[in-house]
Amino acid sequence: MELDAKSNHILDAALPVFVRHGFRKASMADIARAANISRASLYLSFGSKEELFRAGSTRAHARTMRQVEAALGGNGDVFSRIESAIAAFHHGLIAPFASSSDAVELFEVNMALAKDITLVARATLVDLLAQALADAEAARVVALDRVNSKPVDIANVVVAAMDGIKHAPGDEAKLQAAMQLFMRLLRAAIS
Amino acid sequence: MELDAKSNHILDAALPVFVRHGFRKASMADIARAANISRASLYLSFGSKEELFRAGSTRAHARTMRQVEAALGGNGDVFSRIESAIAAFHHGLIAPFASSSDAVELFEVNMALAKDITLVARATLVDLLAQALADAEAARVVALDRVNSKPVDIANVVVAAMDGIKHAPGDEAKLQAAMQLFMRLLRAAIS
DNA sequence: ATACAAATGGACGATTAGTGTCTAATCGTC
DNA sequence: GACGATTAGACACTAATCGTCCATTTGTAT
Repeated sequence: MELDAKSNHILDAALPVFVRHGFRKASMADIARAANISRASLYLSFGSKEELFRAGSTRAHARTMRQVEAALGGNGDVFSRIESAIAAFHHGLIAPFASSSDAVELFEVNMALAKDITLVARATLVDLLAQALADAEAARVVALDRVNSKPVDIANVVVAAMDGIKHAPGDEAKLQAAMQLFMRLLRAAIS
Repeated sequence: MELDAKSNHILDAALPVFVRHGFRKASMADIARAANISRASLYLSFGSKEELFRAGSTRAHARTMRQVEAALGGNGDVFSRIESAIAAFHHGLIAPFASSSDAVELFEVNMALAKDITLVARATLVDLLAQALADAEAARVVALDRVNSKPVDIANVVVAAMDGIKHAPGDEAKLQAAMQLFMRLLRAAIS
């Protein structure tokens, strides 16, 4: 699933159109105009509006998971690396749409058109977090037996917390603060 | 042309919908939803989308002209009062739409549906400015003969400058700075 | 409880906008 | 000029929106 330069250019242009108008009200004409190409040649790159959206979701997920892996492979202790990974996930797949007044529709459409990719990415995130925690446990950096759980359990809770926090009311700053508080709790619990 | 509470409520709700989607893509269903009423009862207040838009434009112009008159009747010298009046005009009738990506469409639709109101307001603005300048001249505060012109000429130039400056590229701050510079020029020229 | 007005959901035909497809014409590059 | 890429424009089809209508519900006053 590699994209040529033109397709990438189109997806770059399409994102803000979807963010502004939502899926239903974003027309192929709008997207073509934003990409400075004709509607005809838009259909040369993507066979349908749904295919285009799916390609955008796929690209965003691929990019984001690369960022997540980089964050987990970076410097710092397990907790700060996990925090960075969560931040990368949020920044790549949630924040861009949070500002949209059609965010709900966009997430629904995404689940309708790219459910597989979305769920795989979510599962991969959990796996990666679990792996990082398992490594830390092996290195005696964390003690998961203190909470009587396995790495994958903790990973699931972390992701679920991120999910819950993102749905809670409040602006971007409050959200980040809540996530950091959660990470401090985690650190205190299993360090 | 008095509006009841419900109509005012609807127009309040409709404005951000028009700003976000433009006229064409803003549906009556969108507006009804924003106003928390049914589409059916939206049509009880306004017979059509065009009538609703026109009512909104009319209300905005009426409110703004009241602000303009208040500014010209306020404290300070002629120049600062004129500056306030221009700012009120801009704040009431231009700034709310400047942020919209469909600003061009909205201004076009406004000229199609509420041209009369818009042109009368513009003419009234010129008249009010000319009146203020004439008063200042009578009080020997300004000397229009220095530029060999009549109050109405100056007023027209001020409004035209505002128009031109608003169409120039740059953000809100640059625009305000440009207008203030223009006012300093005027002050220097006819004080 | 009854009467009345206001508001609603739902359906309607008519109209418009959008989708996806196709072709002939144009553009840019070799 | 030849070539592939891109385009405008038209096409049939579908979906969305408009403006209208009415039966029903909701709220309020009596």
